[in-house]
Amino acid sequence: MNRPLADDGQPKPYQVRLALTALLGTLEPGQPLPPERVLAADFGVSRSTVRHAITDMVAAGLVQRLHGSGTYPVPPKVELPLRLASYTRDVSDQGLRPTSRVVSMRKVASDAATAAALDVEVGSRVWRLERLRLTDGTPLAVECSHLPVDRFPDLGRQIADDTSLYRVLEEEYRITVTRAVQTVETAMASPEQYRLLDADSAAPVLVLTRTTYDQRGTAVEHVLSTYRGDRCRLTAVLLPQP
Amino acid sequence: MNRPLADDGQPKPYQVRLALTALLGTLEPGQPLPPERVLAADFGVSRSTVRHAITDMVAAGLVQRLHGSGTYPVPPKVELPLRLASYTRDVSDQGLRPTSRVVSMRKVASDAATAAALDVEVGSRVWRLERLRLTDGTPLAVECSHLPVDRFPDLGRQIADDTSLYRVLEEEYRITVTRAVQTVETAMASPEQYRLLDADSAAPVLVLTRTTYDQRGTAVEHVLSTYRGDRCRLTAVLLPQP
DNA sequence: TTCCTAAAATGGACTAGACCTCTTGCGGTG
DNA sequence: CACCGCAAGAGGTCTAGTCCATTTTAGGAA
Repeated sequence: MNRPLADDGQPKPYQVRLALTALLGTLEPGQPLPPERVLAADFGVSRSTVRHAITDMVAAGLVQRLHGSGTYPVPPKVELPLRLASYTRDVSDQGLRPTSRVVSMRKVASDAATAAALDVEVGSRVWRLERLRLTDGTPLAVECSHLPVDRFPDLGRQIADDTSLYRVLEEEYRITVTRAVQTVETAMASPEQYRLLDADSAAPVLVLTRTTYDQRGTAVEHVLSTYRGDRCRLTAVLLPQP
Repeated sequence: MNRPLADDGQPKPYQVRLALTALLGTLEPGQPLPPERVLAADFGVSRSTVRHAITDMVAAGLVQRLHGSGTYPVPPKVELPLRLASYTRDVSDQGLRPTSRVVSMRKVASDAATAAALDVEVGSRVWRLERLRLTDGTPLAVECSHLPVDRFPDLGRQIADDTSLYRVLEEEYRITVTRAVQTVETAMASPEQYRLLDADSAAPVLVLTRTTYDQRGTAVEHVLSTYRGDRCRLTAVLLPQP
C-alpha cells in the first residue's frame, strides 16, 4: 500500500498524525498500525518523522507502543472526579477494578514543601508511602503520600497492598478527612516514574498535589500523585464561591 | 567550557536534562542557555539529543525557546483556581493583568458534543466565540465558547475584546451562572493552537471543557479551553460529597 | 551619529542510517 | 506433543548531517 502525503505546507509530523488518525478508524480492534519503517516508506518521509507523529499520538492517548510488537489503538480515558473521595471509589464507580500496590513505606525527614503543607518542622519525621494505582491491572498513577509520624506511629504496620489509607485513618485514629486543596499541572515523567507506570518517556503526565485536612482543620496528609495523562481525564463540579 | 557527561546508563536526553536543570540555577536572570550546538559539543552528544532534552524541559515549563535568539529560563506558573469565577478575576487576583482578544465570533451549526451539552438539536444555530486569553500580554489559553443563538440573539454585537461574557449574560439577559461541570485532560496542541498560543509544537496543553448552568439549571454555555501546560497550574478546594 | 543592510548566529525541521533491545513465531529437538 | 532456540521483525536510542527561518550583530553609508 502506498499513501504519499499531499503536502499542504503544514509540519510533516502533523500531516502524518492526521493520516494515521484516519487510518486508526479503519483498523480492526486489536490490530496494530503498520510498522514505522513501512509507514515512512509509504508516506515518503523519514522514520524519525513517523516516530515524531506517533509520539504525539501517544501523548494524546490515541495509541500505545509495545516494544518489539507494534503500535496499537488504546481504549478511552478513565474519568477521575475531582472530589473528596477515595481512589477506590472513583475507579469502581466506572465499573473498573481498582487495585493498589505499595512500592515503598518508610520514615523520612520532611522536606520544605511537605513540612509547609503539614505545618510541621522541616526535617521532622514523616511517613513516606509510595503506592502504584492500577485499573483493571494497568498502571494509572504513582501516588506518594506524606503523614507525620508522631500522629500516626503505627502506620507502617497498618498499610498493605489494597489497603485504604483513609479507612485506616478513620478506624484506627478516628480521623475523618473533611477538606482538601488540590493542584493540577502537566509535566514530563521521570524515568523512575514512567518505568512504574509502564509509559512512554515522552508521555506527559498530570501531576496532582493534595493536602488533606481533618475535621479540626489540621493538615493530615500531603500527597503528590503522578497520573498517566494518556489514560485519564479529571472532572469537577463547580459551585459558587462564598 | 567542557562538561562531558558521566554516563550512568540512564537515557542520554535525561542526563542532559539534569545537567541543564543544574545549569539553569547558575544563570543570571534573562541570560540564555548556551547554544544547542555548543551544548552538544560540551556534553559529547549529538545536537538531536540536546534538542530532545530541551524539548522535555520546555514541556516541563522550565525554559522557553526563542527562534534565532536562544533558550531562556521561564517565570513560574500562573495559578488557575478551579472555581466558578471569571478568567478576569482568577488572573487579576494574582496581580497579573488579564486581557482577552476575540479571534472569531460567528454562528455555526452545533456539532454532536455541543448539542448534547447544551441540550439542543444537533445542527441548530449556536454562537461560536473563540477568544485568546492573555496574562500581562502573553498568551495563556484559547477559549472556544458555544451558546444557543435563539437564547442570545444579539450576542454578536455585545462581545468585544476584553468584554466579560458572564457580565453580558447577567446585564443583558438576566442570567446568573450558578453551577458548572468541568473536565481536565492533557493533549498536544494543534498547529493552529500553538500558533495562537505562541507555544512550542511539542508543548503539552491542558484541555478544559466546561458546561455552565444558570439559576434554573439550564445549560447556558459549553466551553472548550486549551491552556498552555507550561504556564499554568489548576487549583481546587474539595469538600465532602453529598 | 543614525540608519540600513548583510553576515553570523541561533533555533526549527527534517533525512539517512547505525546499532540496540524486546517480542513473536517458526522449526527442530526431545 | 511440548519445549526450546533462534532468526526475523518490531520499536528504542542515538549520531551526523543538511537546509531553512528568524534574530542579532557588526559594519558601512548617509
